[in-house]
Amino acid sequence: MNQEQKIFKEFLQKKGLKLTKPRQIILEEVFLTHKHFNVDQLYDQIKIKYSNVSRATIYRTMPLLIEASLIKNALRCEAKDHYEHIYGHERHLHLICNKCGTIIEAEISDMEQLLNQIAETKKFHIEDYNVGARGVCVNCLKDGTNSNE
Amino acid sequence: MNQEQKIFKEFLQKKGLKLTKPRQIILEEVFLTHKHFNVDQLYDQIKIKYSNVSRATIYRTMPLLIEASLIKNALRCEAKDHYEHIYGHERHLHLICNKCGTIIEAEISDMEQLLNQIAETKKFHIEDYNVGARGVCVNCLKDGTNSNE
DNA sequence: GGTGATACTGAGAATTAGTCGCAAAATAAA
DNA sequence: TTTATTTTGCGACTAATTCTCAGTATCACC
Repeated sequence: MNQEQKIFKEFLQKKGLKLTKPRQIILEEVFLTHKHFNVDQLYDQIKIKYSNVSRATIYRTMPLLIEASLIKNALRCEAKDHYEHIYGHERHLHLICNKCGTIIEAEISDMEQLLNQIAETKKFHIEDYNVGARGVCVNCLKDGTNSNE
Repeated sequence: MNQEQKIFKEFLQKKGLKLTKPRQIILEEVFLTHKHFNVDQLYDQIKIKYSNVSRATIYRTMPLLIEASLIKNALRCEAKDHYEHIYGHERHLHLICNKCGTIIEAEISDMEQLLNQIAETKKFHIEDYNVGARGVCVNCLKDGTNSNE
């Protein structure tokens, strides 16, 4: 059992919940890819490999993974929530291209200190944060064509 | 006619559109409050004061106001998009309390330079950005009670 | 290995923010 | 006023997410 599984199992046990097969499958699949994902993509991936885990179960598992600090709700794109794992990963910034929809990730580096400084002035305790920017990516800047529309 | 109206009217004219009464009402109401809002709240406010502007019209007007750089889609809370006006306002950071749902605004100060530096390394051109943090606000930190649940 | 209490699941119904189509109404120019 | 065009409100629609519920798995305890 790997680290994520341990963490998740402990978390569940503390809440009197169980690490069932569907939950294991979801967890495994979530940590298999290193990019953000939405429930639909996850559902499709799982459907290919394993028998079936219903969408409802996936939707129900996301908040658990979030509460266990394994993943976070990172951004919203095309009217869908997108998640990404936190565990074992640096936080990063999302640059979303308004033309082609590409999502570029960039390091956040000093952002965190800055945010904490700001929060301190409001006596706010930050647990999680998101930084997202929208604009135009290199490709779209270059050729001016909209690869999307 | 105030500045916002001028800007909006010019913007609309450039696109061959008109500053109609519903659009005026929406614009006015949007700039009346200095906090973020969602379509529902806007709809309710308008319904109290004026006869009626349909939800559809409000939904249709938001993208126009955004394109005119008068407002922006600032954050998502309780599964709803929230907007805020940009015109005449500094950009700011949103601190959303996970316990009571309060949204605190804070100055962003040096954030913008930092973001642009980062974007540059990816040759990305930023048009808009959002910074949001979640955590616990002073009040909830203090008394430990959930003023929300 | 049964048994009972409880948690979990899948399927599909329900909900809800947001969009769309359309016929009627407003607009603005001629 | 006429005409061409844009808008509007209404209600139907879409799609993501949540909920319900009846059946199933799990696990502690016998």
